[in-house]
Amino acid sequence: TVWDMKLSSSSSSGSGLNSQSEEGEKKKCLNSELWHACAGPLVSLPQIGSRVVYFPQGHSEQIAASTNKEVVDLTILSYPGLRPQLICQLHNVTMHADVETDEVYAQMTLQPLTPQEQKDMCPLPAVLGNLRQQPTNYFCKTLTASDTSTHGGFSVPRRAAEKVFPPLDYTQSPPVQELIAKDLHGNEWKFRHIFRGQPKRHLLTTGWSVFVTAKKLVAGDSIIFIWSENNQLLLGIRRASRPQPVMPSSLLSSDSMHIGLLAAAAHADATNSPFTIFYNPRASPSEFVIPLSRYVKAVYHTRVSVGMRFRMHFKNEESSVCRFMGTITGISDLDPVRWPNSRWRSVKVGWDESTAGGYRQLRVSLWEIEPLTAYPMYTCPFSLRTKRPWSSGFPSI
Amino acid sequence: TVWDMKLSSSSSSGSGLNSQSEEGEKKKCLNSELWHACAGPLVSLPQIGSRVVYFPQGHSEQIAASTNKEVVDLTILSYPGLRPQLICQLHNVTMHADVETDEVYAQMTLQPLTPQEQKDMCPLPAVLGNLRQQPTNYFCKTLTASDTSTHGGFSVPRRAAEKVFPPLDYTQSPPVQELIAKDLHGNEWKFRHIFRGQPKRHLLTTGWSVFVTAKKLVAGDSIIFIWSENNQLLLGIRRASRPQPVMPSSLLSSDSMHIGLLAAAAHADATNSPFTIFYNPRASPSEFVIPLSRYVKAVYHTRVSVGMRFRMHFKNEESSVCRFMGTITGISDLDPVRWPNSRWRSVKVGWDESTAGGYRQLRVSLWEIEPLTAYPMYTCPFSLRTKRPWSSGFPSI
DNA sequence: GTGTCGGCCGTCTGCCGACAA
DNA sequence: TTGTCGGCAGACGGCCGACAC
Repeated sequence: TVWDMKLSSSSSSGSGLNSQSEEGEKKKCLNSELWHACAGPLVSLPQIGSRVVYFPQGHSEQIAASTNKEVVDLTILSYPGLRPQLICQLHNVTMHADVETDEVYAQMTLQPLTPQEQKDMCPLPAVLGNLRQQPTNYFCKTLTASDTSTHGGFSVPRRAAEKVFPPLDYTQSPPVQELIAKDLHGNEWKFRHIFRGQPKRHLLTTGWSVFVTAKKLVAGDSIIFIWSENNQLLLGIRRASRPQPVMPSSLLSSDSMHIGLLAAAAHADATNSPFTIFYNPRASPSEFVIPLSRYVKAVYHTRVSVGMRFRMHFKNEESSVCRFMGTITGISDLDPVRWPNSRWRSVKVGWDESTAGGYRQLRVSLWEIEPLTAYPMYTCPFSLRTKRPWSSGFPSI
Repeated sequence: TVWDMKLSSSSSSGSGLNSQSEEGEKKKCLNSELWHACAGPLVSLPQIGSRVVYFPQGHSEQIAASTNKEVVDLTILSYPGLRPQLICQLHNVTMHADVETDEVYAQMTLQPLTPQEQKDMCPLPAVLGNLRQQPTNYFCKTLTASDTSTHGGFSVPRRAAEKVFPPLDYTQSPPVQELIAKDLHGNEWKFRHIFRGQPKRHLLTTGWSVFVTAKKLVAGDSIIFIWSENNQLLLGIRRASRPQPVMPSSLLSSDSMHIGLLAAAAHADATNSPFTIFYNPRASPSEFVIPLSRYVKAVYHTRVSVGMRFRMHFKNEESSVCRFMGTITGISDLDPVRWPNSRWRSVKVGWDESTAGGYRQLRVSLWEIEPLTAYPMYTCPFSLRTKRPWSSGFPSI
């Protein structure tokens, strides 16, 4: 059974929240804990007000993955004067969820820095990433056939129920209570929580099936329950169905979408005005807005070369973290013609386990990997030499 | 009860179909009769291979209507070098239907003409529009509360059943048959068609409720049955729910969409290469790809002036045609700054019935109206004078 | 500890003609 | 001619512990 439990005793260090989630703006901004729980452990959003690097190529990959369409006219994939990476001020980040599917996504407002601002950049403060994005008091269960069938309710794992749900009155027989949980949109769902059977177990009965029907859950999807900081029960879902058919997109051709994001970025860069993008962590192959500090550290303060071994984190189907090792097999432009001198996926890699390596990326970006410099370097089976050391010779920012 | 029946005796003049629907291309191209029946009587698609005029402004309006969002950054609504109307060769038109909602839309591939091609244009042949787009042997019924409740089946109007469905064997008691109807996607739906009750009536029983559930039909939506040219029963729906909530659009900001369509059109115009657009007849306020012949006739061969009376066709909620009369109150650019010399909605109008006039357009395009020159001109209550006669002084095409 | 099943109600689905608009 | 209703029978939803993995 797939698990994903954090049972650390609610380390509620209190006021460390960002101002966003404390405000509780009308409907605009939903619960940050829940959003991050649904997004998965590896997803982190950059801090509001910080500086970030935006990659049009990565953004384009998200469009391509969402529309399941290749770009027909390749000439539109480049855009006159648009650089492959834009250093931006991150003005705003808001978390959202699709009304239909509950899929989480983020909206970001970016403003490209003026050349002067880029020059004035002092050595970056070592901004540490958003802490405590993943909630501590939650559980995530992958739904079984019995959970989703119409025949019965939801079987709650014992430790999960005891940790996340309010305690039952065990003097009753059977012990019962009503649970009210809020989803990402703030809608409330009522469940009858009962402790019964032989052997005894926790079950959600009345109210469960309407929830399953409403959210169109099937066996294999996951449900998340969170006991939030302000003592509310929250609830989210992660759908298993990776092969989402196809975005209908009866609105705009995928070519126009690609050209649209490029033109919007180019327009914003030319006028130093803000622009808006959507980041969909479950659909996008890689993050395409990353903290400037992370970029600088990876690109300018890390020495990598062909043959070097590295480690990289992944989230698997159930959004659990797993680690893979590999070897750098090359460093070059992903698309030398349209995006020369781009850092996006500039590292070609080979993975240790060839079994699962098939569907993993053959190219990664520098900031995604952890070079293993502390360890003695293996004798690289490919025995490649450094053809093109990229450690210098690039325009300084 | 709202009706929309064509009971003219199946004037199957035979081979007049365009090649598209006769081929029956795999899944790409769906039934033309059904598509047009769902789109409604006023929607006509330009002929493949013909010349058309494309209006970026109108396309932009469709995006705005679909996303329910105003354009935030107005500077992007203009695009350097993009003219307000592009004369194009229409390479392809394919009819589609949204997989989720069955909403019909069309995909068009347009190629802007080169300046040379525009010069070489000889006097246009009087291309008459697509004939027989609306099927002759169909009926459309707005669903009642009883039709959509779980309590019973679908009550088929008598004349409709006798005209469109295969004849029952009235020697049985009760007369029953199984109907199989194909929807826009080619999916088959089975219904038990029975003639019973006191007084006798036609009903669809078994199979009806699963259809209602699957298509999420509610009272007020309409269903269309067609007996097609090739003796198949086809079925389509028109949803009543005008106020569709909001396109989630977690993919691209609406600003990027606007810029995308403009950039795509500008790119295609600059390179004389084809580009692709989607036309959604139920969502778009007006057609933004119109036959060149219609444009030329309206703009160059029709004399209009302020104070002139005209007639215009509309489709109401149920896609029936209705006519309204009005008076031209002005002729001017809709957006003189960003789209100077545009013919898009260049005519300001006042409607005769002020009651329903509130939600009708205050501006229309020349080709949408029928000037009433044959009739004696009314004394215009606004008593406006022609401030800016637009009958000449424009660049010839 | 928990996934699945048989058993057992109760509710709802869905087919029928009656009746009235 | 057709929209809605009461009546009725059967299907399915949904709560229970048994049992096995």
